[in-house]
This record gives sequence, structure tokens and C-alpha cells, in this order.
Amino acid sequence: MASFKKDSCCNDCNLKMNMFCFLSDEQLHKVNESRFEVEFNPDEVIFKQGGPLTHIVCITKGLAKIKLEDDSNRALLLSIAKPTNMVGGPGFLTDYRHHFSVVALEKTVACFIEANMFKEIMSDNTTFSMEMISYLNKRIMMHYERLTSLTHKHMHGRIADALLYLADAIYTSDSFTTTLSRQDLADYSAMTKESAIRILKEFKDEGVISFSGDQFEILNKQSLVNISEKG
Amino acid sequence: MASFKKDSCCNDCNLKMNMFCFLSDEQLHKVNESRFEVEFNPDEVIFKQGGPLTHIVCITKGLAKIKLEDDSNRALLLSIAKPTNMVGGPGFLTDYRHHFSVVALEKTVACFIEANMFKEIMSDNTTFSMEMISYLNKRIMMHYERLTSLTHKHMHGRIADALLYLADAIYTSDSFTTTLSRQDLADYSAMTKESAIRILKEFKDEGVISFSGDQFEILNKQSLVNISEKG
DNA sequence: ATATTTGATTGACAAATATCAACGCCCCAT
DNA sequence: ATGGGGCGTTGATATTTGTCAATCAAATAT
Repeated sequence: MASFKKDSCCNDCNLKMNMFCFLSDEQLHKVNESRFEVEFNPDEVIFKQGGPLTHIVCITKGLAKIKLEDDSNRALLLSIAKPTNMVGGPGFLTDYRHHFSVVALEKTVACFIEANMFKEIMSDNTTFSMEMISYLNKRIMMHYERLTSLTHKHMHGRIADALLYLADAIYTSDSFTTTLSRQDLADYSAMTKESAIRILKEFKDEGVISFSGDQFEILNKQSLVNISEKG
Repeated sequence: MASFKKDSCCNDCNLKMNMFCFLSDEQLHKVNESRFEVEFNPDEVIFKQGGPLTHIVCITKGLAKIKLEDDSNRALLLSIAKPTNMVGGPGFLTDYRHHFSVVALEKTVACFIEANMFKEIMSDNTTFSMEMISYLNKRIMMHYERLTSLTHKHMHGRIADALLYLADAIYTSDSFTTTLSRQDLADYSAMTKESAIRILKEFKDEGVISFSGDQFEILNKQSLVNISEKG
């Protein structure tokens, strides 16, 4: 297993693990000593909502969905984590519980780092702490976008948002094969699977996208952006 | 104007200003030197979404609504700030812009503290930084609750949530007079004003609440909780 | 006092969305 | 090959929610 390196820093909203460039050599060494990797199969649970938060993970290979579960059976797919995103959660420095579940979407490798180590590092590395604050603030901006999208847009706009998210943020290509099920797409867009399917079909009929099974292609991106903006 | 004091600390979700108990005497002195207060009239804008984030404020008197505005004209009322909540925003340590508007709901006094001072303090007070991380994580938990409530619950459940929020978190009484308009209640619950009014009336007809104008009273709290949980 | 404005309310109706049932398809285990 | 089981798809229908227009009431201006 390769060690984390002090290479380029990254201001990406996703707190790539090279945020570790802010660590001292000694701190970096400590992290690399204690961290370990686990490989998960598709649909396996990496973190379970409600469970104890003892470690922060970094997705090093594969893809995982971040899922908010409520009292009924419905779920909201908050976002997707890809290499090399950090997945922590609001339980850190608060109640040390998980407030969402993380589920592997394919064969996925997660690197576990003790939450206590994070805490220790922060308590004597203020740059790292401030980078964490910056990261949390970017997550919050993302939540704001999700809140307004999910509450103010119609289904067409929400599905357009989902497709744009997958193409731009996850697969970085307008043509992609996904391991997300239709139900996952629906959970991301806060609607039923049937509604998601109908709207995907409409987009296909209108020539905005094409798909067959799990292979998608965005044919008219501007149109998708318009649909997203119109709501 | 009274100075911030190093009295009791507070683990409240709202980062009460007595989070300042984590400051050194010197830091506290610096903050008290430069901060200043402004009084706002009802409906006046304290922060405008999109504007520059140069200061963090603390609501010292009154009540203010935190409002997400989207491209169309619709707004989402995210939460309400009361004394002595801090109101910063995700622009801090990121793009230094405001990502929501803050609007006074009544005569409201806001105390302004330079964002730079916050940054300085953090860079040599790791307890303060970590307290900030804890605060941000609690805000994120709140966003999760809002996300699942607003996307998964029907209007009845959402209005029930709004009423419980006002009674429990804002007015700390099951009987309260509010300066929120029906439109504000609707914006908090992500529905139209007409729908909010209809559901309030239903609750009144069923004896769950009573109200006249802006005076509300929760008559059957358990019932309201049930409605909230059923969705 | 009277006109005007603004927010609250109501009803009729239209649009958006979920539910339910049925069916097809593909993969897998027997 | 064959019979589930799960996922995807479709259509019919019911429910939820928004829109539009009208009215009402309280507050404010003339």
C-alpha cells in the first residue's frame, strides 16, 4: 500500500486526501503507521447510520454512495464519494455517531484512519484545522444547493441535476456507464423510481440524452442545463 | 455595550457567543476592541446572499431569518437566529461571499466582528478552531434533518415540524406570538402560502393547535409529534 | 371618516407526483 | 432448459400540491 505523499495541495470541494500535505513529516508518519485498508464488495455497508464514529475513511478505489436514512424506509442519496474523497461525518467532535450510511457501489477500497488521530493532529496543527473548516463550509454550500434544488425544482430539473452531477463531478465525462440503479437515481433526486424512469425516457425521446441499461450519454448538455435552471 | 465575558461554556448547537470562553484574555480584549453593534428594523437585510463576507455577526437582541434565495423568486427559510447565536456562513475560509441572506424579523441588534479576526484567533487557538468544527458539524446535522423532512414528508408533517421548531427551539414555549408571516412559515416548510394556511386551519379544526392572527398555541403536542413522524 | 394597501383566507381547478398492478427482461440456481 | 427473483418499464389511477381569482380584514394613508 502506497503511503500518503506530501505532493500538491488541493482546494477541491472534496477534501482529497492530499489535504494531508498540511501535515508535518512526523504527523504524516503517524498517520501512515496506523491507517489500514479494507476492500468492500458492491452493496456492502462501509459505515452505518447510527453506528459509532471511530474512524474517518478515505475512498481510495471504487465508488460509494452517501445515504441519509429516515425513520420510514425512504432514503436520500446525498452525494457520491470517489477516490480520493474523505468521508467523515458530522459526528466528528460532536456525538461520535454516524449520521449517514456509506455503501459501496462497486468493488471499493476504503482506507481507515482513527478519528482520534485526526483530533490529535488538529489540536497542534492549526492549518489542518482551518482546512477542515474550509472543507466543511464547502460541504455546507453543497447542502444549500441540494436543499434548493430538491425543494424548489420539479422532477425534470432534479433529474437534470442528477445527470449533470454524475457527468461533471463523478464520471467527468458526458458519456458514462454507471453502477447506480434507477432507484439510486430516484433517491438522489427525491422521487419514486417510476417517476425517475419516466423522465429519463422523456429526455431520451427529446434527444437530450441517450441510454441503454446502465450506459448513459448526454447528447445536448445545454438543454440539460436549461432544464435544470428552469426548475 | 457590555463586553463578552468568559463565563460558562456552552455545547449548544447554536454556537452561542459564550464560545468566546475559549479565547485568551488578550484575544478577548482584541475582539471587544473592534466589534460594534447595529440595530436593524423589521424586514431590514443584515446580510445579503451574494454579498461579501467581511464580518461574522452575533444576534444580540431580536430575531432574524436565514433565507436561501434561488435564481427564481422562491426562498427557503433555513432557520431562525436568536440571541445569542452566531451567524457566519460557509463563505468563511472559502470564497468570502454570503450564501444566504439574513433578514431581521423584528427590531434586532447585530454585533459585527471582523472575519479576519476570527481567522487570526483560530490560527493560534486550536481549541477555538475545534469548537468551530464541532459547531459546523452540528449545523450539518441540522441540514440533514431539514433535507429528509423537506423531501420525504408531506405538507402536514412539514408544518408540524415548523410548529415544533418554533415552540421548542425559538420561543421555548408551546404558546407564542410570532413575527413570522404565513409566507415565512410556508418558506420554512417549502410549500405555498395557501397550502400552509390550509394545513394550519386543519390542525386548528382538529384541535391540535389554536391560533388567531400571529398568536399560536400548541394544544396537543403529542399529536403534532405523531404527525411529524408519520410524514 | 374614507380610500388604499397589504396580508390572510377560501374555493375551484389544474398540474405534478405517487401508487398500484402488470409485464418484460436478464441473470442465476437448480 | 427452466423457474424464480430482482430490476426496469409501462399504463391507469389516486393523491398531493400548486395556481389563479376572489374575498375579507386589519392597518395605514388621504
